[in-house]
Amino acid sequence: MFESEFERNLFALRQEKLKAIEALGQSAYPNRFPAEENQQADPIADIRATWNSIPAEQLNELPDTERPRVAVAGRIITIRQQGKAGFATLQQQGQRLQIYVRLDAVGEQAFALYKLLDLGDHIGVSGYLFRTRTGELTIHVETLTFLSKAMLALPEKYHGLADVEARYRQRYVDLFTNLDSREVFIKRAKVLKAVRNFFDTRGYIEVETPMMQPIAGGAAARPFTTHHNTLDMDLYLRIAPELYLKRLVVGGIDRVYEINRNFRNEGVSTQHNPEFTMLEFYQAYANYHDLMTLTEELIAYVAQEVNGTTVIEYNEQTIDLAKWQRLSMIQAIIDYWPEIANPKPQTQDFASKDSLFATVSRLYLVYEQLYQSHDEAQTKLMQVMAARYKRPDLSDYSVGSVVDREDQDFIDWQKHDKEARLNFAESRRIGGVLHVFMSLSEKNEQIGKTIYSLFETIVEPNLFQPTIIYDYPTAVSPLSKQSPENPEVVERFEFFIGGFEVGNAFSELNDPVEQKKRFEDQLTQRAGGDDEAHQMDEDYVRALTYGLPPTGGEGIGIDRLTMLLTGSKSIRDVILFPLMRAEKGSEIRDQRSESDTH
RNA sequence: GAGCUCGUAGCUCAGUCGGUAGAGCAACGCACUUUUAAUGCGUGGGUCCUGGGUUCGAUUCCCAGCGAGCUCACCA
Repeated sequence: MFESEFERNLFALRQEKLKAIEALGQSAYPNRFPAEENQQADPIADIRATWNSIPAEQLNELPDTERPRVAVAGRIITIRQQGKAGFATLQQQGQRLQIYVRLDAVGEQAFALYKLLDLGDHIGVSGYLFRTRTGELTIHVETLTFLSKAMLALPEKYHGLADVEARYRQRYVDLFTNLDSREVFIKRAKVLKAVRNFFDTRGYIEVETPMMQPIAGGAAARPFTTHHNTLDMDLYLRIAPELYLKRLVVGGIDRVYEINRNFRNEGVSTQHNPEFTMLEFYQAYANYHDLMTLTEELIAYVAQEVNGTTVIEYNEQTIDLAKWQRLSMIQAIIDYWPEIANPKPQTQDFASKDSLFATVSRLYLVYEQLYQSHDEAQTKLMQVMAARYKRPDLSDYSVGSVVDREDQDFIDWQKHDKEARLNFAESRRIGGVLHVFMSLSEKNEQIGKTIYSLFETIVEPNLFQPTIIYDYPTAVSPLSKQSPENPEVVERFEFFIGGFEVGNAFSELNDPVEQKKRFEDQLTQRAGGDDEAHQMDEDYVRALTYGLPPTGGEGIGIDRLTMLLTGSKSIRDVILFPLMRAEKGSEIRDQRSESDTH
């Protein structure tokens, strides 16, 4: 329980104070404030809303009988003793209000209690409002009620809790010391509320489908496995609700949505947490074009509800969530084709394997010229960069080693120079092209996969402004309906904001024969070692056989959307309790383990 | 999984070119009846993340481990 002697001593000291408080006739752990069950405490927010605008001369001149009397409960976050009087700041629901306690107003006993209070304690006060000499709205306390004691020391009052790890592990401390952090989660709640309101008013039904599934379907990801004892049955935590929601559309719930957790047994990063919140919705008789419009409306609406504006600042970029562009995947690759690899490819270059190979090779050659360690061009580039950024040592490095050299100097240097950062990103991207090239030439992959890799490499990191990318390759979309004009692409889009993917949508594949075939293809890939390929879901095929109407469906990452709307750079900042490694020395105890050590 | 960086008092952080450490806040004591990062005086508080190595001597240098952050990989 205690990290140190300091904490042990403090705890003992506070226990003594609790006893002293009880000796004053107060309960150490009372169960309500105010004690009278027919009365309610006043929220600080309400008090401020009413009195913030009333000036001191008006408020302080009121006769005693007309003074505004309030009862407030809260946590003490600052306290200033001053002999026979003192101040404290109470915090309640993220709002703060100062109280003023003086001996001649509260009496000996209450003042003795005031002197036993510590930072972090919860108290209740009643009294009247006034403004101090400096104009601060303050409660002139008449009665003081002890509510609960903080037995541990609070973080430093000025800086708050800054240690990132501690903020995640002890979110409760983060929340009451860092009000910015609290604000993020208030906004998250508003996001959920706005999303629900958006769909509810459009006639969608909210549902909850299984989190534990016998077959983990609906996405390509590795699942968590669990086991039901009585049925002696292995189950997976779901990686997506998709196949269940479409069963519901078969069942006649034409407009349906679900907001719930997905679980994917994969790495963690600033954009990934093993459990994350997904919105999925389906609309019968609609296709992906309908969903594009709906998506644009939804995102703008949520932003407006949460922030009061559709404009956000994210990673030093100004983004208007009401202004969208729509590009086909191939057009996006053409548009974002690196300048150094000009001329840009043409649409027909993506049509055949040979022409695609030639196109990627061309990019690769540029990459090679810039990136390979003994190349003249890259040495020259490094010299230019060294001169431009006043880092003579850079000329000693190859592009590759600079890219890998992420020392603090280099990181700072990038932070302060946008152009340098772009060059850095460019060399990274070009590096990625190598992998595209390799996959095309060595693994004899389908064209679609290469196009998709190319897109991810050169386009995706640049998609800061809201962008819908449509017409995905069939090869990477096992659950989407093919385009009637071109069987190589499916009626699918993803949308990107701030440089990452936020949502994914498509016209749902509803041909049971084709679906079965695609599952079988996936099984082949699974047998080939791809443990993220889909498993066969016979019942889902049976559901399709009963007839799924033409349907559009979409998934949106709520955490990522919240990141954008709160300016959070890490997904962990928008998840209350992100997954962390076990704390050292905190092996989990159960009934069978040894007795308490303290 | 890889690289880089970090781990010093409850908190926020200094520092030691190798000789077992400091500040502010918090805590404790005293003073103070309009302060607000209150103030003034005084006191206590440290396995310098853990384990090895080098050394007369390691918190500091080296190696390994643990934890974290960032970047990458993975993740359509």
